[in-house]
Amino acid sequence: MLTIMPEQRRFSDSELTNMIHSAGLRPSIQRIAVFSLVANSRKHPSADEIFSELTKTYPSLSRTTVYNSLHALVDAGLVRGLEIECGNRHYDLAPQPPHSHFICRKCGKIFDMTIPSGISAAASPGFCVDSVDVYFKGVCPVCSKEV
Amino acid sequence: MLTIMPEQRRFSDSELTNMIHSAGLRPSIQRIAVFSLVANSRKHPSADEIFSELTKTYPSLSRTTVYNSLHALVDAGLVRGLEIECGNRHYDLAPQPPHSHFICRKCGKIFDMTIPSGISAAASPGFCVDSVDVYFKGVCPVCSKEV
DNA sequence: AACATTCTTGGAATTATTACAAAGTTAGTA
DNA sequence: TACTAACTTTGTAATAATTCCAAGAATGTT
Repeated sequence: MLTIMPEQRRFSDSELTNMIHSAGLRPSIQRIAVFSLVANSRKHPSADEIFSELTKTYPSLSRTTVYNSLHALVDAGLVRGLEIECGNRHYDLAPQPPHSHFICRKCGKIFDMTIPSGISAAASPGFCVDSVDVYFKGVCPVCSKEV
Repeated sequence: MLTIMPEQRRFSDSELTNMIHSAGLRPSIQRIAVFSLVANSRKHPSADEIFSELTKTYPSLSRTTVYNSLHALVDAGLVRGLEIECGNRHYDLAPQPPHSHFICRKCGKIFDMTIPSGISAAASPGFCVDSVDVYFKGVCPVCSKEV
């Protein structure tokens, strides 16, 4: 049965800072801000959404910095890219229990969902599996109600 | 257990033509060529790969025509877009038994794999699921052997 | 054959992303 | 504190995939 994942707790800036530092990266203002948005907004934001949101607070922020930060965080294993919407990569906190994603084709919102059992454990003959992504597409409960 | 799907049979041009026609589309030379490449090459080609391949045979073919054809075929339910590699959509024959996809991060090849049973059937409270995509990433048997 | 519809074509426009080089910042060391 | 090296940010330019658009070509129907 596919259900919504329980909401994750928020991460304080000092926690995020520690995570970035432990990963061997400098916890710059920009990186913390980007990481915080990915980790604490449950929105699975795209690079552009992150940029738009953060320029409100940091007007001098460069788009390239957002991309740089995301790449660094992904390489460090702290953030994960979602390829659910081709040509518009979204980002999610990586250190989380396994879960799948549901994208609503009406409102575009992405939900964290449970992951069907039997998927992640699957071994394979000769294949070395690094990651598994499960994407559901359809209409979310809110949009289903609309006429 | 995750294994490679058995190879699908090839489709003749007249079969493809019928499928396109039944879908209410005109079976133009270009559409048949695009559809044939998606259905019969087991390569899960991207729009650019389709364009490169087909311009050998049809030098006047336009890139836009490839995109138009793919959109028409997707809308008709004959072809499915794979979002396995963000920013580079691949295409697969749609009328096939449910299966997942494995992409090798070394050679980029995409394999059709079995899909754990019970996934697509998964109902959900308030969510209306239209499609499920399962993407595995890792290293394929051939690339695993290389030093 | 005339006409309406559908399809193809090429070029321009958009959008997401990457490349690059210069300027700024930080950590470590003397 | 001053110095140095490594790392980061920034802005601009370049790519790459895709979409938009308008004109011409092909098709099906009467």
